[in-house]
Amino acid sequence: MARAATTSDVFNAVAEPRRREILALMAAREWAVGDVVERLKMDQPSVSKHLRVLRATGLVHMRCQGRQKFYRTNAQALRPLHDWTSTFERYWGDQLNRIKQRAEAASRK
Amino acid sequence: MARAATTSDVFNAVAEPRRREILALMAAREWAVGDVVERLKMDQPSVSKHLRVLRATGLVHMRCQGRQKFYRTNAQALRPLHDWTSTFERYWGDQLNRIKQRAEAASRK
DNA sequence: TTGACATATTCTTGTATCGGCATGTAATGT
DNA sequence: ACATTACATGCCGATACAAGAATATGTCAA
Repeated sequence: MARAATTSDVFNAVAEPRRREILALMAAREWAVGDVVERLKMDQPSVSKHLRVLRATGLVHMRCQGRQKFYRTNAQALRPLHDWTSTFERYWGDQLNRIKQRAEAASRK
Repeated sequence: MARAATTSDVFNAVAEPRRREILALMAAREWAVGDVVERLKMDQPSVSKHLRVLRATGLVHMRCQGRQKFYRTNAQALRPLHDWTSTFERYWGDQLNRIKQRAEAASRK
């Protein structure tokens, strides 16, 4: 078996840096494809193909208007990623956690 | 250009489901390779190869002891992922955010 | 209808993967 | 010294990828 498809899940879709750029750009408001091309200085087919992947994984929504298509990031689709990383929060010892853990250790004595 | 190397960054390393399983397993304490093999029911070479990728991206630490090697998740390395997803938090309209945004809209009037 | 514009798809090419199997290497035990 | 244990690495085949160039689809305007 080869590497999983980029469309298989959010983790794979987001592995591509260009796609992360696109998602960041389209988070606040919707963008027409051509404007994304100009803003990110990518080739138009490249943008379209990345958007296809993002759409397949539910990471963006699309709206047709005349000959333009407006895309917008669907931030909700990123929650699985956020939630997964959050399960490690208690292990990356920031100050709050260190305090918590010290308290736990003290209470065990 | 093909897809970025799995060792190029955390996003690519974590795109593989098996590697996420391994990271989750080794978050709380260190594990010898053989124990991971038994626990996750994967082939030993497969585990070794995944660990190689995880080590290259700093996602795990290793400690040698005799003929065993103990691996442990380095949760800190997951922070970039967490931080990136967090930038979208204000867009996944949960109730708190909706209230915030309504307040902002009101103050703009 | 014809042409211009906006976006999508197809094809090619080089590259990187993942699993499975076999083998290599290093440390321990007898 | 030899066998065994614990991992790592190398090779194979199948698959999927991303960029680039060319082409196709779809929409509006004159």
